[in-house]
Amino acid sequence: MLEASAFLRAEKKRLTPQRSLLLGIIRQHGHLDADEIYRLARRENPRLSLSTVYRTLNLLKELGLVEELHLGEEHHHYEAKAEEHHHLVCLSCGKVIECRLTEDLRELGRRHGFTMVSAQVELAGYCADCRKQGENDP
Amino acid sequence: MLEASAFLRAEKKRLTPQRSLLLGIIRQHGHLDADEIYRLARRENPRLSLSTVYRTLNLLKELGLVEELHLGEEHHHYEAKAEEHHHLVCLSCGKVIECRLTEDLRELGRRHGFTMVSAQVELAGYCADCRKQGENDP
DNA sequence: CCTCTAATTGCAAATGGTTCGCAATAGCGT
DNA sequence: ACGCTATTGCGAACCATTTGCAATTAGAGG
Ligand SMILES: [Mn+2]
Ligand SMILES: [Mn+2]
Ligand SMILES: [Zn+2]
Ligand SMILES: [Zn+2]
Repeated sequence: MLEASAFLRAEKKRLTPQRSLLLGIIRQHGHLDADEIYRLARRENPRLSLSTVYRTLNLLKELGLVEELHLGEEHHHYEAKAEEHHHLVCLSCGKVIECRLTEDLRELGRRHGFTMVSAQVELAGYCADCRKQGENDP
Repeated sequence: MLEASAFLRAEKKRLTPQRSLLLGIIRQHGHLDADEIYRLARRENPRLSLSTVYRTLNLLKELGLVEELHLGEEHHHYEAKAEEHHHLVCLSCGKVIECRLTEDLRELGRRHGFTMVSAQVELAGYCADCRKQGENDP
């Protein structure tokens, strides 16, 4: 069920039911935090522990299968790693728009003599829908 | 010593020695975290408490005098608010290049139908100096 | 399949950053 | 100077995350 098994075997790691469950959940949702992942996973496996969630998250990060997002909040969010992309967060409805700004950002760095390798970017503002719908906080 | 007193009076807040000490420290250093601020401040006032540091940091944020940075680490960093700017962090020497990308970023948002209000941006990569100095991690 | 062993789990307790309750202290308008 | 109220220092509480440890289990080898 998981090509992840290749990644795991390559490092003497084991493919446990907990790990496939968690990776599955992360892959079918976006921007989950550890606790949301935990709650979703427990519906399948009520004995799962929160430590296992965190340990698995760290493992999947190391394997490059999952990415940790530092959105403005005090805790982290996670998503399955796909193409690099960035986040535009609507201050009114909370929607998170994903878009790929990599090349544009690299160019901005270049203008300052900087060779960008990766970018952590979060724009806060208003989405088109909310902008239409009347005067929100300016 | 502080035009901050105007901001404070305007909200029934008091100008205490702790507050001026802390603001002074934040103003003469860049990117300090709470604990670094605490240690520096204690050299002047050894009885200062860490709670006061955090409370003051929150107050100064509200007053718009200090900005909280969410750099990759697990704790926050703070700096005196000046013009909005962004950070390019060198993976080799750790240097933080500051530059103003606001208008460029706003334009990137606009292309996705988004009205940007503020941006949290951190590019990771290599500064000009380190790039010259030989092959570091690609 | 069965065995063996190292990797993994669940649980509880420890962390590290940040916040809170409270009684004592001290700004500041009068 | 006085008094009211904001602020402080202290300890304990909090929340996200990590860790120690004994019990469980994946999966390599027979
Ligand atoms: Mn969240
Ligand atoms: Mn730091
Ligand atoms: Zn919106
Ligand atoms: Zn450098």
